[in-house]
Amino acid sequence: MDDTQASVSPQEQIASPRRAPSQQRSRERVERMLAAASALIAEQGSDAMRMGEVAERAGVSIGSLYQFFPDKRAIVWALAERYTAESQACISATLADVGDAEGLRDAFSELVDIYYRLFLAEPVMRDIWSGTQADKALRQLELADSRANAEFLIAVLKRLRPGADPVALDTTAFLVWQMGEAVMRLAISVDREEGDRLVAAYKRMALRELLDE
Amino acid sequence: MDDTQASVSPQEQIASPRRAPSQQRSRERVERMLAAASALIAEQGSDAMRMGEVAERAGVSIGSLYQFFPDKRAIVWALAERYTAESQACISATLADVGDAEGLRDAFSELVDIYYRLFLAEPVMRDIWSGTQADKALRQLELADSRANAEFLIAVLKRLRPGADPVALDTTAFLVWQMGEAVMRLAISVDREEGDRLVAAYKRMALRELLDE
DNA sequence: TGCAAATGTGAGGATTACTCATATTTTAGC
DNA sequence: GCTAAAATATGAGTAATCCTCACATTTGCA
Repeated sequence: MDDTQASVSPQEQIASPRRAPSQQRSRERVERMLAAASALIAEQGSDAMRMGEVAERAGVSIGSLYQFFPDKRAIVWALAERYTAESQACISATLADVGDAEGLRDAFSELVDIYYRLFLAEPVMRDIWSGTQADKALRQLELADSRANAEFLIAVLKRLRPGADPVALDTTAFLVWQMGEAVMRLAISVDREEGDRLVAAYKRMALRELLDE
Repeated sequence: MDDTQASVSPQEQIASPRRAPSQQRSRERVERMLAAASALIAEQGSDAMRMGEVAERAGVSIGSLYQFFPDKRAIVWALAERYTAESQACISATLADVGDAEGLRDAFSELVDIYYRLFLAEPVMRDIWSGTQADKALRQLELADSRANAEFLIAVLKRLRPGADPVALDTTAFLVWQMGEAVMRLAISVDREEGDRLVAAYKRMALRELLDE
């Protein structure tokens, strides 16, 4: 109840579906709810999304919505999880078999491009990534995801530079990763031309940090 | 009735005080409102801040609050403006008379430290910086502020490297600056020890970019 | 078939940002 | 000092919206 800001109690976290849909019927309806939410977020943003409207578009009652999602955030988070799962698979695959500096350069460059395109194309992802920045609990969850993603990069670095200080590598890779996310958010907030320049500059900067150090 | 919005751009605007307090009495009351809001934000965050509570703490009626602030965001933004004005003065002063690379290194390092300490110490600033990330209009305003701040850094770079491509300098400095803000947000979201490491790593990375290129 | 569990419903409770008709105080012109 | 206009103050009321809950219906299964 009283979320005093500094401490993040594990208790008041984000809820997963209040109840897992076990029957075919409800599984389909939950899908419709998520699809409706996704469409509404794409149109107006998650903040303007109304629970009543989600229910209406999904063709279910407001009560059914709350049967499976404890609150509004849970819907947004459920959508976000799909993107993060997909992303994580992509990141893992791209970085998995990097064996040398040149390979890292290519893989990282490709990842940045993929992410940038994804951000430009997916309004839902943009919205979610902005929205989670404000909500403390969501931010913590997203931070955990980001850390998990950065781990793939850390693994590559440790492979390429076995002698280096592990803590320093951790810090560098996590920083580079987080800055990548920040650059994406920034790039889609400015006009396309400047966004492209910023992403390119980030790529150069990040690679210098990852390869040269 | 007095919509002084003759030049409203297509994007929705944040309102300044709905009406400027012209009398001594109201000026004092507006101060009390801002102080109350600041205290409440520090305690619970701006999201949990209730307009009724602000009014009560300030010892004014809810109607008086809305006499001077058109909506909740306006109060948050009024508080944010004080910080940004202060910050800008500090940034300008620190970077104004940088004449060589060594000077830039010292000045930049000092700025980062100042900002980091400020973020650690000022719950209101932390809250505002997180909160504005979600709100489109607030984010645009903050982006404008950030650009203005980055200009000081750009000016220094142009002084130190007269021959360089101005657009590239712009991009680099703006990127470095934005990443600094992102690092601050990140650093206060993790434990202190990791935050310190991340800020130090950022400082090293940023200086390398600003000096070596 | 019958019963318990799962699912579905939507009117209504609760909260809260914000309005507005009205009352009071201050300023300014004389 | 007097008075009208402007500025300021008030708080009950409005509207929007998240979410609950008591009850209805459907499904899985012994």
